[in-house]
Amino acid sequence: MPLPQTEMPGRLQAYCAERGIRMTQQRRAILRVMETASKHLDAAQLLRKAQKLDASVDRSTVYRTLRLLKRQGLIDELDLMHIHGEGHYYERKLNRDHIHMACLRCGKIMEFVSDIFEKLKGQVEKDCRFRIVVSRLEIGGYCANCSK
Amino acid sequence: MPLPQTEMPGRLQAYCAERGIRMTQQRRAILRVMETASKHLDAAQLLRKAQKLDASVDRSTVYRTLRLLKRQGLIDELDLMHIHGEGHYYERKLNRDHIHMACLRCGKIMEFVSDIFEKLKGQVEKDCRFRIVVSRLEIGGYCANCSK
DNA sequence: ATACCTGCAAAATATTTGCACCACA
DNA sequence: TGTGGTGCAAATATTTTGCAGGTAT
Repeated sequence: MPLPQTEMPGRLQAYCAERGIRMTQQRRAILRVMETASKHLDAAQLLRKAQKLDASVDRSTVYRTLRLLKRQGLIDELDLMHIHGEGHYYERKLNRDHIHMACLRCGKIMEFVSDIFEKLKGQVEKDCRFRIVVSRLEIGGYCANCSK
Repeated sequence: MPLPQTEMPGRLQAYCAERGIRMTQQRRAILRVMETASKHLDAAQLLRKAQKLDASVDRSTVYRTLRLLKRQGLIDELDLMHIHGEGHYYERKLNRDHIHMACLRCGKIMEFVSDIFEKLKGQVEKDCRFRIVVSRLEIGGYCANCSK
């Protein structure tokens, strides 16, 4: 049976509570957006959505919270091949790492879970004696539709 | 026998010539730096080194040339887990893709070539019917020394 | 109570663009 | 000779920081 690819809303806040991280009105709004977002928000989108929940949220609080969540290993930072601009995209870390594919023609972002990817990480840990904390595989190319 | 991991200097210029790309004094300097660099230069370092060969090289020409080389698939763009700042790093594309590992403690960058990586890319192309143009696997964690 | 967070404004960093001029092919 | 490249300066985009005051625990 495949592992679930999402967790219940509230889980990010629960993690923060477990780790003794102070919860504020603004962080609650930002975490809620991260939890319910379909996918891949950049800082500006995250700010806009969080402000709908709490109008007082400031851009710097968004960046400070993103840094916090990154340090805690609760979110991943992506480039998505910089298909739209130079910024970063964020998504909450789920049970299994996945690969991101970005179509250079239509801009679609796809995800893919692979046992081979897990095996590759195992090889790096073993052969290089490297303890992996975070990994990111991003692929640019042409999706099935755009290759036709 | 392992494939060579470097190519002779001049190769980048040769590629550009083959493709009918106009060669200028400034581009020559920039390509030369890319060719002879040990590894992983960011735009500012590339500018500084190129200016030693041709003092007239401007920052915007560096960025314009990087964009050109990226589009031509002659260089790869890396984040190296943003160990130093938010910019990008560049390296010329070699015969085989390799994985980059960045030690979050000492900052060392390591590279690793793996057949499993090749196999993984093959799987993506086949299972997702995705035609890969560029791929980037970056790993953050702790190197053998810093894990001790 | 107090350590930690926040908004605001400004700074820092990174990259791109408009334009007049210049140089490669 | 003409297309495309260049430097320069200014604009844009993205992220960070100092500070005075506010809030969660």
